[in-house]
Amino acid sequence: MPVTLKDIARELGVSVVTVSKVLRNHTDIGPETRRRVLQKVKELNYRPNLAARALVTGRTMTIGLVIPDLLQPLFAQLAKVISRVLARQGYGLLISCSDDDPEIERRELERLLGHRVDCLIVAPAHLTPEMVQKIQQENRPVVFVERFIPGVEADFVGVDDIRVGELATEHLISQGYRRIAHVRGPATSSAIGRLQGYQQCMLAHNLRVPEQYIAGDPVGERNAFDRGYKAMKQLLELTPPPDAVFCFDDTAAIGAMKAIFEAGLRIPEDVGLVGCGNMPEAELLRVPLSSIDLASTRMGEAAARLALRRLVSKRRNRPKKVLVKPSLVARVSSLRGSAV
Amino acid sequence: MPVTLKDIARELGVSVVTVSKVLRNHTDIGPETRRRVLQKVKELNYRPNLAARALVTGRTMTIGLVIPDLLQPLFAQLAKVISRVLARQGYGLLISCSDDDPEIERRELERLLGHRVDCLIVAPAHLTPEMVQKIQQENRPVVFVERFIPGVEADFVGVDDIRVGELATEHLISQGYRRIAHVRGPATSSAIGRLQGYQQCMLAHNLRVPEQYIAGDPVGERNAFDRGYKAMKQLLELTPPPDAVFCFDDTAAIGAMKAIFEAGLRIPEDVGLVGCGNMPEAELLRVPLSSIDLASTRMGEAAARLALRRLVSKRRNRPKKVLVKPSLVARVSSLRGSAV
DNA sequence: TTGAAAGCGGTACCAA
DNA sequence: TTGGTACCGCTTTCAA
Repeated sequence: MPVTLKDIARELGVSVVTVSKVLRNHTDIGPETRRRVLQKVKELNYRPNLAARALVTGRTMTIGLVIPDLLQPLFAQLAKVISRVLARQGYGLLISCSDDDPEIERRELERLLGHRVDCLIVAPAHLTPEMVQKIQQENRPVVFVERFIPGVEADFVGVDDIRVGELATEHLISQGYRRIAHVRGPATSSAIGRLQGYQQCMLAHNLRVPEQYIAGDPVGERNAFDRGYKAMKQLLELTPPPDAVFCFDDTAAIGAMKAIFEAGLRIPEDVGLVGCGNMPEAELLRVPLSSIDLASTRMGEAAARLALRRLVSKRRNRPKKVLVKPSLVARVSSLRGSAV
Repeated sequence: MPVTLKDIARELGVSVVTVSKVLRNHTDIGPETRRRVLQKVKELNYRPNLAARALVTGRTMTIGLVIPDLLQPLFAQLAKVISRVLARQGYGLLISCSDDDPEIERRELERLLGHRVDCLIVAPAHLTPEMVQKIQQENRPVVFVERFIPGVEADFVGVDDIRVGELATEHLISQGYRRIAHVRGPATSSAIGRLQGYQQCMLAHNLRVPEQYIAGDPVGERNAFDRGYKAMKQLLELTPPPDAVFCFDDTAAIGAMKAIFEAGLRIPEDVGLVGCGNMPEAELLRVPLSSIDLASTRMGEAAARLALRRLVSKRRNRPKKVLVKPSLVARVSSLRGSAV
């Protein structure tokens, strides 16, 4: 059984309160007492029972993170960074995956609330505003990361997704591509933003976007690779087919890559390709994949700091939005010079 | 503020004890009372305060997981599976990364113990037997996953690493390769096992293993990609250079791949390559990478179940070892037929 | 079948 | 400067 305050107090012949105060750096303790307590604490390797403390203070020193999928490098990186930043402040991170399933997401949030997490960081799949409000009313701040739910008053850290779409499209245009298609992502704010950026950029350059050039089932197909593969297959059957594609994420782009090769076409000569997320393996693919880097490290750090800020200041500050800046990483898949 | 037992009791005009009993399915409650309580619980959306419960029962319903790095697909997958299995039983998973750094690992374990996790699942970097014993003496079971610390009495779930080494080496030999080298991993049980499997297999086939054919700095180089890259560069300078390489993990293999291409050599014609871990991207590389699949899903499930088993049965059962079976996934990087 | 009382390991408040 | 007391939300025990 772990050592308790009482054990230390007994061994030292002082009261529990005295020991407790020493541990929380209260000033009203004599130097000699303090010294003896600290020594005994070290000697017995005492660790405060956070569960007990939580009962009094109302703070469990635990934060919940709900993401779609730990296997996606973007979310793994977010989880890693958030965990690290929080650990430095003594917070633990409870992680769970929603698989982008509304029902699982709801259940996991409930579970985390049962654990009395002090705060929730969520990349929401299909949260309703009511659900979020219920959580906030229970006095648990919610921080959205990577995506947000429109119409919900909550902190948000993400990338400027419209800029993401613009960067990718602008780049393809600069490389001489004109018939540029988009493989869209799921029905999330980030996917919608990237689509918008793409559309705006095309419009600004007076380039047409045929309806079918916006491909990919935002609802049915869960698997990003398959979504990219199927969407690309359809795109290649159009007349004229696109000469370049911007994909919502790298995994979809890799699926698209497969479809392009299967059609006997070359990248980047016949079809230019840009993904999103800049996953570590992008560089090492059969054709190194151009991608938009989402600055996931800074995103994670900002999310963790926003969460901590909510926990420190009691006052209900207005929701804060943080947008990190995406950047283009051009590789072979989209570089054919400016020739047509 | 969240709803408490007291709130429910007050609204219903019954005692706190009665409500508590209903929630834990005690039999000594009248059906009518039970019905009313359950209804009110649902109505107010009551969730038991696990921190308060933990204080009484000594169980926080929280389990700690310490892995080297969430960015490695193997560990991300383990974390995901473990989290899912535990969630089904109502447990939360506190995840933290050690970066394979002994100091960080120790600190994170301490932190998790402060959170009073009911059990620890660890892929140990450099834990000492003393450290583990201390944890076990505090009545927290420890389950090792993917690696173990020799001489420590604790549950372990991993892959049969000797078999991993054999599978890879055997396969390369069957493809006609003879001068087979190994890029070793860090100083962990899994890396040592794979090395042994490789050596045994070479010996069994009467193939020489020159000392320099075992490459890769097990201590200095933290980054697997760089380790693979540098090791391969050195290997290619030997006379004769190896005609095939088995790498500790896929990331190292990808680093090796880069070095091979930079040297102007072809895969698999000039150099055969087998990695380990079978990461999702292995198939999509410039040359699809042969790899040993580590059955990480089954590994994670087994680890979670072992942890749960320790929590259920109070009795100190003997440590249990579970080895999952690895399997070869042959792709282009090692297939040159049986010709020499 | 129900509930009063004690206590889990801490913290807050106030008196000594 | 120190410590007694009450209490956080819940479970356990035992008496009514």
